[in-house]
Amino acid sequence: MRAPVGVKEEHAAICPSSSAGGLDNGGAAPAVQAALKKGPWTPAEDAILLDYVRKNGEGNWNAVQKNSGLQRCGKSCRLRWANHLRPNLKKGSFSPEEEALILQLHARLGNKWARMAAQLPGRTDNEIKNYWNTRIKRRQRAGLPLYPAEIQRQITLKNQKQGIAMSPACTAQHSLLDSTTFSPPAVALPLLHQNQISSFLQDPTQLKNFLDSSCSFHPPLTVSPSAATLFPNAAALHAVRDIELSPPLVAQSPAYPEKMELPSTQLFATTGGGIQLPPLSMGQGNCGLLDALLQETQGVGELFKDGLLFEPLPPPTSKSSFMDPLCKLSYSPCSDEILLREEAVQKPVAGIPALLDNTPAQATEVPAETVIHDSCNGDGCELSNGQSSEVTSDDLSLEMQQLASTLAMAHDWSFGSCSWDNMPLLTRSSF
DNA sequence: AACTCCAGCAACCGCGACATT
DNA sequence: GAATGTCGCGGTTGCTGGAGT
Repeated sequence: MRAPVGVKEEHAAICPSSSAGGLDNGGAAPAVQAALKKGPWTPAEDAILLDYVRKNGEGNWNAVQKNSGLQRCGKSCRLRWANHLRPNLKKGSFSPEEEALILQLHARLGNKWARMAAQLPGRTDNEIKNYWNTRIKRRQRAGLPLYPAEIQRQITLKNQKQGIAMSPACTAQHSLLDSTTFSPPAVALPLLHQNQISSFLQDPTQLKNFLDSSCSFHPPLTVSPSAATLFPNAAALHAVRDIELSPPLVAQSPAYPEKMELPSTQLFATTGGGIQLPPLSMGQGNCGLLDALLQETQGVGELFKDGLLFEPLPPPTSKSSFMDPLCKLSYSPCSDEILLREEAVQKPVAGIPALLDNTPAQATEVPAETVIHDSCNGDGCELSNGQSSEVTSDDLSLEMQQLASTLAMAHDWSFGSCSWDNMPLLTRSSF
């Protein structure tokens, strides 16, 4: 951040030209509004604001000016505090892990910067927004859209499917699998049952044992973009609780010549490069949760539920490595919601063999208390970084993806090497 | 060395949601 | 229920410094 470049008196102005919705400088604006300064903050102003917040706490920002003599509108004070003065702010460039998370979150949330910031400890919405916007500019300049053509195609597909009476979840699942880009599995894994999956979630070593005894695939596997989007986040929920995976788990063979800019390391979200859960058998009882999730959102949100739009994690930081889950999960049961405690884990680990060789201690970092309450309806579930909070089914899906990512294969990923389509359709159509 | 271009960033603006009166 | 007050979000603007010419 640049240091305030001195006071620019020419910026002095009445702060809120503000808004229809309410005068941000105190609602019914005082008849005589003091001239409030605008422009860069000075260290002296920072000090005043810091001191004020130290004494009075956050909130009631409009009182700052009244009580501290600071010639700044409340809005400006709040922004300054939130973006620069607040403790525990993380400054500097984004780490690869953070970038990965941003990609994931943006793919899932669109331009919901504040929500994204809530999942990036120490980062502000403004920072993330700026980061994203510059990334957009870069990509646009390079002639590259943000999201893979595959995702775009799936959006189209999904749109075409709208209006079909079938459960969206089931429809989407099948429509994806009907897609011509879907390649048959090269490796068949044994049928997984609910209790097995739950066990794997709780103890990756069990997964290792399971794979050792049952699987014939070996990493690295090439990622198929279609694969990368194939398996739903929500399906992970199914996997955890109430499905029977009628077709076997599969690991996708190399089927897509293009490299993805944004690789998928989602176990459940890939048909290549990782283990991919097959289409679920969507019989009665199996679609229930998914349907509930799907009812929660429309448009892209729905696509996410279907697993169509999930920005994969970035390439491994080193050869044969892949991203650790960005978050640890700890689900705590509660009456009507899933409490999720998310802790950023920013340590890349070695490839899946390393994962599978995790010591029990490491293993316990994966949801030690993976108890998923099936009564979560998503509404009112919120997620915030680091703190215990309610979580939406979206969030849960994300976390499941992240969890799943621990099991992904190593990939030969690179950025910017495949064709892209437009992205506004993706982000704008959501929510 | 001077100039231009551009990326990155801080701050502002407009608006909406929610709370309070 | 309406008006008022507060807060927060997302989009946009403008400044700055570095890179390129």
